[in-house]
Amino acid sequence: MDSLARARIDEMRDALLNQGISITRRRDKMLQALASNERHPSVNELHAEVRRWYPSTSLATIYNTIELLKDAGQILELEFSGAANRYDGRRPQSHPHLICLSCESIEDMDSDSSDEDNLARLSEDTGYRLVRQRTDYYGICPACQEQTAAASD
Amino acid sequence: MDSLARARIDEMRDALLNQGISITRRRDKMLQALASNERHPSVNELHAEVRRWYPSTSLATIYNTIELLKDAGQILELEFSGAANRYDGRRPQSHPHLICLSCESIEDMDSDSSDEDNLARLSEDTGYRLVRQRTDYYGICPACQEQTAAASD
DNA sequence: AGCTGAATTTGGAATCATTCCAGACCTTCA
DNA sequence: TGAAGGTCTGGAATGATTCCAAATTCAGCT
Repeated sequence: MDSLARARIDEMRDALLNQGISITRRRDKMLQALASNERHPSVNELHAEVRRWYPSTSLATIYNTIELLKDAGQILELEFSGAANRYDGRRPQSHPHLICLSCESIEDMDSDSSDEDNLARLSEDTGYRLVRQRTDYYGICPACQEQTAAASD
Repeated sequence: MDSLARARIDEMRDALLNQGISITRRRDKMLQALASNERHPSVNELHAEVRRWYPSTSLATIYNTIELLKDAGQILELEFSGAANRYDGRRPQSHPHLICLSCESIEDMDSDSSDEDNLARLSEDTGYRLVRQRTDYYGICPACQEQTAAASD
């Protein structure tokens, strides 16, 4: 487990405790899964992971814990209509992603300008009270491009 | 009907015809609805509109026509997981939106930098073959802010 | 006008992610 | 040991979207 993961687990734990929410064993496993998984897991992937330790865990518990983390501002939810939502527990602040339309991989991007400043400035400009933003780029990742090239030989 | 709407109807019509897709009466009404509706309608709203003229129109036809327009690059789909998708037929190129979390209104924003250039540059940088982007800002719109303020008097 | 094949449309069933809920299960503390 | 409160389960409910077979419409032709 990398140091970011360790730091994030502590942050998430503290954030929940601050709201009077206890860290049960299942919740703890889920924090670990979220903090260490860089692939932006879906609910099913998280469910499978927690089940490795607590096989009786139900899907509802996963959804429930995600709700708690969203309310605590400790998780980023990437919504999709045709497919399952994906979650980023490693960087809960708004930031851009690269999304592959072929293999559905999701990668973090660095953002040049701070998204926080961005929101503040745009709130001024627009009169909206902005709380988050979503910036994602859709395309074909390098690996999938190679596969297509190879297949057409 | 404004001039943008008229222009868009022609563009969408031509794009479909170019792909050998005929403009039936229902499809024509749907193009009109898309071109003149600035609220980023949902499938249900479009369905209701087309039904005013052709009451037997089924939901499947609306979904089907949206699919055709997506393939022709003539419509922008804003995906949501909890609620119905919303559509922008007036500006089919990627551009940012302001989304109100309270009343679910969606407004177009001007983007300072051309999103086309943006995609080209980022394709270079990342190795992805990028085809579109999504940039949306979530918050509370001015109207909803006022309502909240009034309610708490 | 009638015929034919192809495209379009209908309506209902199927799918699937997510939400809801009542009952079962823990944990803590007296 | 028992009561209270939060937590968890499993299954049902919801709702958007997709799928599909049958019905309808349409264009081109005679």
